[in-house]
Amino acid sequence: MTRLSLDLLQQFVLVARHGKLSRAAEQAHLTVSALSHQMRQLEERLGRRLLERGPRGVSLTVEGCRLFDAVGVHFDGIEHALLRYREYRHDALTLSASPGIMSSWLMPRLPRMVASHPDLELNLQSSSALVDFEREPVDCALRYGRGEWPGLHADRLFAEWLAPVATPELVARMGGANPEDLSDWPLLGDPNPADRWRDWFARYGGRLPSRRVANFDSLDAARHAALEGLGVGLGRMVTSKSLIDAGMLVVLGHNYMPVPEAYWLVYPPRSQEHRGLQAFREWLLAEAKTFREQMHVWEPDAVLPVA
Amino acid sequence: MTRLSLDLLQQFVLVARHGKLSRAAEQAHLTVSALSHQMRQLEERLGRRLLERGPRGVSLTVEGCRLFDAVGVHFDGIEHALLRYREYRHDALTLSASPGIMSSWLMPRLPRMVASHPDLELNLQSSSALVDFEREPVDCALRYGRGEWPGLHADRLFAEWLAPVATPELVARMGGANPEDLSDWPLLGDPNPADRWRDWFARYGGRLPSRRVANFDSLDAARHAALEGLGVGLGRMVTSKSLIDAGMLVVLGHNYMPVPEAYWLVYPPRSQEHRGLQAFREWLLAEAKTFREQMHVWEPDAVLPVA
DNA sequence: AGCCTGACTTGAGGATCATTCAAGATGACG
DNA sequence: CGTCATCTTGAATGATCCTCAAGTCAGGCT
Repeated sequence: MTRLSLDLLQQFVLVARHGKLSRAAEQAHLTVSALSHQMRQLEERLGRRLLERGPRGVSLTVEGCRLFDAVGVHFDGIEHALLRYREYRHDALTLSASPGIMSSWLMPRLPRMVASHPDLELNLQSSSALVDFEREPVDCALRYGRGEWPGLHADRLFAEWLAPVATPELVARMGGANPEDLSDWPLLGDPNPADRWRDWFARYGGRLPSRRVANFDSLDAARHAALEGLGVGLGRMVTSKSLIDAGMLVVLGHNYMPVPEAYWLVYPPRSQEHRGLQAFREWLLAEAKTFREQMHVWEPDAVLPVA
Repeated sequence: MTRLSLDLLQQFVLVARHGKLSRAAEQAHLTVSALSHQMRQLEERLGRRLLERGPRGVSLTVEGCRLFDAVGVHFDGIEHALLRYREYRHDALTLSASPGIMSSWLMPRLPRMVASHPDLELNLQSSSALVDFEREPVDCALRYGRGEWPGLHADRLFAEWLAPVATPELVARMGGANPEDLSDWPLLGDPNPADRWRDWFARYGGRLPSRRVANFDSLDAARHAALEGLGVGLGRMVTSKSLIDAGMLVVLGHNYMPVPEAYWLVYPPRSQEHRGLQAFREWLLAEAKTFREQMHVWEPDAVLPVA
């Protein structure tokens, strides 16, 4: 009888952690189909049912919990031990960011980064989930939030302003409705736990509708729904700017609300001596400074250029 | 960058434990070449030298020690956790034994075992190394020794007698030398740390030669050398009987020396409820009892049948 | 009740990879 | 100097893993 593949077991641990094959597959850089095959093979190999499959993801059976409890901590230990073997390449940097900030802000600037640092190899990982720096071989990440992540270094890049956005088609569908009074518009839920719609209506007036067309667990999902014309989203200007410039979204009114959240470059202590990160960080902070100088258009009473 | 294969890392841990690619390959059921390729690939993958190769096996570099220290205990934990998944098949038994006892005593009797237990599937592993029941998916083993293995159950099977054995060719080469006085014969070293030659000469007389033709670290290796006609070995009668009966070895003289070592069936507590082992054990103990009744031929002053 | 969506399943095929084989190198030992 | 044990390395082959495509199923919404 051949020995059980620990690669297979490691995938099981990944699935157990995520609770969804789709999420685990994303992190493992595989298709859901591949992971599904692997989980089935592992169960047959061990002669036990480890996962309960459902339309909302997977959960562990009693046997699955038992196995996960027995081996999960060991995989953590191994992954932790292996992290130090990633840092030998100072000329390669692995960065994680959400799809929104990745495509709308970082990607368009990368040609300049490549031009100024031709020897630095970037590995970009696009994910809505926060990086677990204890387990994942990632050097740094772009994050949106308040910058308070224990154990991590955080460099503030730039702030964010929120404003209602919708597709031109939705605006047309609403006929002559007043774009500065959103009381009767269909609103998409704001993923921020604090529900920034409350703040927005409190600041700019109007009656906050009691229900939303739909709710989301990530900004990227919410933006996607707004692009589908499902309703009015409370758009983040930084990540929506390119969509607005392209005419795919329009801002309703001129009420840009600042929020305590901002964009940050974050990295763990183990990345501190990474020379590639040091070079990237200098470049990124310079780009962010330039970007901040252009952001005044969202400040209150700003003079807007007429186009 | 794809994730490092933990199967590869596990092989490294195996190599580190054994100190020899050849031994680790044996346990991993691979060729030495396969393992050599894997170790080289791991070193390239991590960008570090982990092993120092030599004609006497491998040793860990400083980096290798560091890696082994960091991950070895976790692989132990995973292997330990996985042990319980082997016991679900009560109708399959994995048994380990040295090649000597395996081929000379157990194999010839297996047809009777299969006849009386047709539903029991035996997985036989032949190895000179003692099984590590904490790590290896083995249910039980046949062992030669004093039966004092902490934490293991040991059922005594039968005793052992030692007598000088040599090939007919060597005997012919020695001309008319007295086979009952081995003072001038070329002796092969006895692997037993107590060096049973000392006991033998003390008991049966003669001058113990001060040097040996060769020395060995296992009984199987010593028997192999005796079969090559290298010298006179202190043969274990149980495992050499079939070779003697076949005329490949002859006993010099009639001095069969009993020893405190015996043959045992050993198994860990986790195998106690294994119903396949219970059945196999009953059968084995009965076969051993029958065998003991035939062993009197090696007792002192036994009447030997003339053939 | 019907439809849509997200999540997972399954069989087949192709590409990749892991293992073996064969020939070789190297150091220790007699 | 020859032998032996141990490991190395390139090439070839068979096995395996992953993706693709088509499918099922449950939950949510209208």
